Amino acid sequence: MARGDQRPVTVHTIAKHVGVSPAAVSTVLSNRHEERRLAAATVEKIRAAVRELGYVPNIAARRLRTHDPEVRHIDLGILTTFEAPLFLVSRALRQVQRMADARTDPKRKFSVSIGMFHAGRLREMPGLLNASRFNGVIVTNTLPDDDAFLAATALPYAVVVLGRRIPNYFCVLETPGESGRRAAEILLASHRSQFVVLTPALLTQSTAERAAAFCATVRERTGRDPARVIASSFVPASGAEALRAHLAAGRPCDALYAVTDSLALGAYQAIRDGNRRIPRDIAVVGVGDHEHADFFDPPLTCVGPANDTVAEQVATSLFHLLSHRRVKPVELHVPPSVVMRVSA
Amino acid sequence: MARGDQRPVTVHTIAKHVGVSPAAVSTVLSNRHEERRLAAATVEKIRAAVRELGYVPNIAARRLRTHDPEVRHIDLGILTTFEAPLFLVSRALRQVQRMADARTDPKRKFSVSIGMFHAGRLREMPGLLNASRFNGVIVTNTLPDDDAFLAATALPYAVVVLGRRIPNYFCVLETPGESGRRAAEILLASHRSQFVVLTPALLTQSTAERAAAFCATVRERTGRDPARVIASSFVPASGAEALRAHLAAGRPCDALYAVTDSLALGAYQAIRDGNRRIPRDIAVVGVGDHEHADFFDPPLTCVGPANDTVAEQVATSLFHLLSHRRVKPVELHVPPSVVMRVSA
DNA sequence: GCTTGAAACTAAAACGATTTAGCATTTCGA
DNA sequence: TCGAAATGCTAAATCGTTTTAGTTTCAAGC
Repeated sequence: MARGDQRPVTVHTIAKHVGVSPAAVSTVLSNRHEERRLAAATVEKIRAAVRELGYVPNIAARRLRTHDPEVRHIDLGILTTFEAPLFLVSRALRQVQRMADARTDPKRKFSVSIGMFHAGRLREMPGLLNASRFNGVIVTNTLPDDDAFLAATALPYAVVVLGRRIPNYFCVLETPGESGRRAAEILLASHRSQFVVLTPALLTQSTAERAAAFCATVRERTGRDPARVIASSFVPASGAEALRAHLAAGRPCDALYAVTDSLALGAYQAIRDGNRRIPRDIAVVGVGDHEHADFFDPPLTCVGPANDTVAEQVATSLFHLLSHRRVKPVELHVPPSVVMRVSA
Repeated sequence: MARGDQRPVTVHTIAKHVGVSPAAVSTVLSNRHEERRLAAATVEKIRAAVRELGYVPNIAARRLRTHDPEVRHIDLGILTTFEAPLFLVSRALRQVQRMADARTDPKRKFSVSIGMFHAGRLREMPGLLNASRFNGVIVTNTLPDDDAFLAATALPYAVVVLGRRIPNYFCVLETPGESGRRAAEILLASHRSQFVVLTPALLTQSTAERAAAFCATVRERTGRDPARVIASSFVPASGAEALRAHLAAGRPCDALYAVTDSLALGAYQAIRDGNRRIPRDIAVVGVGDHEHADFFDPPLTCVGPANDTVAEQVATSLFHLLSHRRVKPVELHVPPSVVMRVSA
């Protein structure tokens, strides 16, 4: 063996190794050897070589060769991080799919997929820079590093950024500051005085803005800043832990704003564990990014991006960019929707 | 215009239309016209033609041409339906990614993506049959139609089926019947007598098996079949509605098995609305397919696939198939894990 | 008048697979 | 013994794009 640093093995490599033509190898690989009458012995030799050399087909070549030249194939991607919860993209995904279905015809097919990158390492995503993976993408859940990378790069295809503001990109995001302000107003309206904002340690643009606007509004109306409780991550357990510590230390809290619903879910647990009642002892406002906010006990009052509207905007923008290339970058603001349930 | 049923436009089409070579078009498309000194007027003409003809680049060709021949690119996919909740695949996804990362080196890159198909229409997924999209896939959340399609087809690449049993495929699934039996045992152990099983109208293989095994066990021990409550879909709201109707009709229930956690979440709401307490009045057992079963109130007792184990098995199998092609199909059973929380 | 250089392009190869048409042999039937 | 049919393979084109290595034209410099 010892074929250390060769180039990857192709059908040619195998053909040479066995002493046949690439055509024969291809025939065997696609299990067509019966109808094309290859000798059983040859088939076996080729199969053995394929296994021995560890052949992996080149998808791009295969796709280029086998596609029907009459139909255009358009690849759409939703790019998110491994670290972010997947449901955050599901609305956008479904909306893109719906619009793609509406535009599908015998000469035009779409595939919509979710591409994943490690948070902060968008730049390493294969094929992003040379436009060799997608005809258009929606990028979301980026970290500041990724934002910086995008800002410094002009991607030569359709890109819509979801939930962030990045210069020279088509961006769709909630109206800046609006969520935090409305959340504060709801809690202020129920005559609370001990305000707390629960955030993850690592803030994205939206979560940072929510927290900032909330604090600004509370300060403006009460003269005092809310207490800030910081969860180590964005999962419920860390939210629970952080708030539990806050309450256990005897620090006051009768109005809580959680900048994501996962954290709110954790907060619910901490509040129950501390024998307080929602909303009697502590009013809670969340964001509405969780599919099941309605099934929280009590149902969670939310101020947050109108997800359906955002999804629609983002998908519409993507298809718009796809058809009219080189349109001016636009920043679309979607005002938050307020769903008053029981928790505040 | 009126170029109705032509073939899709390529760089050649544009080149001919403008009266330049494909090379010039390509140069403009990749924004390299400055360094390659194309005349500004030509650039503009090409740009205009690109827009006018509605050019869409062929991703496969671009990728084939631009990839570094020294590195092998391996495309892995997790195939699920638009209809199924995305979080069902997140564990498998993360595990595949982890193993891919471990196998990544300068000559070997992976991309892991989620491919979506419409439930029951897996056969229509572009590139599935001719192996021109993925080097290996994990297929999950299939409906019977999809299963039939798979059973009738020999896909010429690495395929692992998650949560189903399909002849001639590498399948990973929970030990058949085990979940339902254990769930029944838990409820029987707390001396209940009015058993109810909550299922969606459209049963998948696993949900059907859970329900069947649950009923069989209850019948065997009590001589009576559990009542069957059927939700119109798998979302919490439909579970709530179905159980609410059951309770409102005055029909008995002191032990509930919900075959998915989404339905359990809905059931919780119906039970609260009916002024019953969990587990005092009604004991509930769920499946553990929801990320937040621990944050239900009260926390949900679950019997279900040990998701981490399943994810590990499924990812390991995929990479195994990828390296040793043509291994015998195997059916891997993962025994359910039981997490006793508060609800039963 | 001849070289040099810049400007503005093009021809052709290459990426890796699949498939069509066809070329040698061998076998078989009459 | 000859032609036809079957057997077992290969050559070469092709998919659409990018890039390298030119080529041609014109202006400037000597």
